[in-house]
Amino acid sequence: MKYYKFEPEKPGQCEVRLFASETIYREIEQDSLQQLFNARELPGVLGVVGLPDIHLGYGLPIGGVMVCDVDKGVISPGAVGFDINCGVRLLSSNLEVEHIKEKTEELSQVMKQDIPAGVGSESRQSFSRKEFSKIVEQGLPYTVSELNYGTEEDIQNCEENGHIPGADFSKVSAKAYDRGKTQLGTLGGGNHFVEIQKIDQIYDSENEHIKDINPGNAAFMIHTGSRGFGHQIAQDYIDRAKNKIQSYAFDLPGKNLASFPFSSKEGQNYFRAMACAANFAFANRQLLTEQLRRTVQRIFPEARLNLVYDLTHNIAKKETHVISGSPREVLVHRKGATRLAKNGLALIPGSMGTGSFLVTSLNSEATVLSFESVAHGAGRTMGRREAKRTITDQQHRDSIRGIKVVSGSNSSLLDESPLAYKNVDTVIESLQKTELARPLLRLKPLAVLKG
DNA sequence: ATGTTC
Repeated sequence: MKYYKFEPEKPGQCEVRLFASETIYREIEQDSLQQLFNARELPGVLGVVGLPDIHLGYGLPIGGVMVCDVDKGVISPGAVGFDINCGVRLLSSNLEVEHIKEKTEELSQVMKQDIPAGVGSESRQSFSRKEFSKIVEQGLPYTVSELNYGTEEDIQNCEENGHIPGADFSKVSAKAYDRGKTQLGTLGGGNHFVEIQKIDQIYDSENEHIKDINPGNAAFMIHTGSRGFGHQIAQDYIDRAKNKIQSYAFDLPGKNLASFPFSSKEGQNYFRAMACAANFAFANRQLLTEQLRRTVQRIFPEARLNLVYDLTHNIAKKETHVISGSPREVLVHRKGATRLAKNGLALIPGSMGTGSFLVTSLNSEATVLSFESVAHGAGRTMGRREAKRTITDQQHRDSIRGIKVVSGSNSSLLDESPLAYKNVDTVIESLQKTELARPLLRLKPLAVLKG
């Protein structure tokens, strides 16, 4: 099997596993590898994994997985990150690109009108405090079945059925609620988007999970998270972890990996608040989906958009994995990392000008050793600031030619240029070489609404 | 990522 293994340096320490091609491995910054080594210094860490889209993050690198013992291990708000349950969903459609092509421009303008986008964007609908608390505690089963946003099929095609158990709204600060109450059904900024895509290539038409997906049809991809609500929850508990660290019996490896013992009161409080943010994000993507369905139907009344899958890539979850040969319940932190769905599928979005992929698990030994994780996207090669400083407007325009880009904000989008990201093809190649996943569909962007 | 260096 082909992965980079870094043996334990102390007794009881776990190995670090890096799943990357040699080409990608040579490009990885030493600092992001160091973040993986820092992670295994924490108590009760049973596994640390890097994926081919790895780059420097806050505490844990983006493209990083940290697995902890549920009794003796920790939970780290920094290892989940600021955008709790940032995630991606793919919707297939019955629209043929050839048929809708001349109206792509019109459709993207209508999307811009209908979908609140950009930092600070606010919901068009409002929810009572009681409704809000049920949305964040119960996720999609409440949002879909009680508030009538979408279908039972939407719930079934969502990771964890759109509900992280254990969510407790009383563990969420008033400030987080205040920021979040007007943000359900909004896209946000940064790398968040709604994209119109073409099913460009099918690699395995026999696969049962894509038998209803036709080449040449349009698809829609939504990428967003828990907005200011999750950001505030992350900030609240990161501050608390940093303040509390001296009272715990472990040293802090890298200041931003501040953690609570998972079994402690504080650790449980963070888990319960984080679960609220996760459920918020599932509901957010669901509300955006329902809006998008109405928006597309304004132009194409016959349009039907079906959820292929919704997956999160910033979260800590209780899952069962095989550790040293036997299955047990563990706490898995994934930052910029995706868990393969039960049916084996995963989504790998590219940057704004490049293709995205639907992949499927290779069900290999590597799948077990990665804790069923794959990359979450292309992965940055440049930080936001560096991108804005070094990429010119002309270079950026050239890199996205042929794709209609509309934006909810006035920012330059240079920090989201394809030139600031790895080529997604090299990430897919790495997933294949390391026996984690193979591509099923390639999705080509036609138009994108950015935040 | 983010009421974008609260």
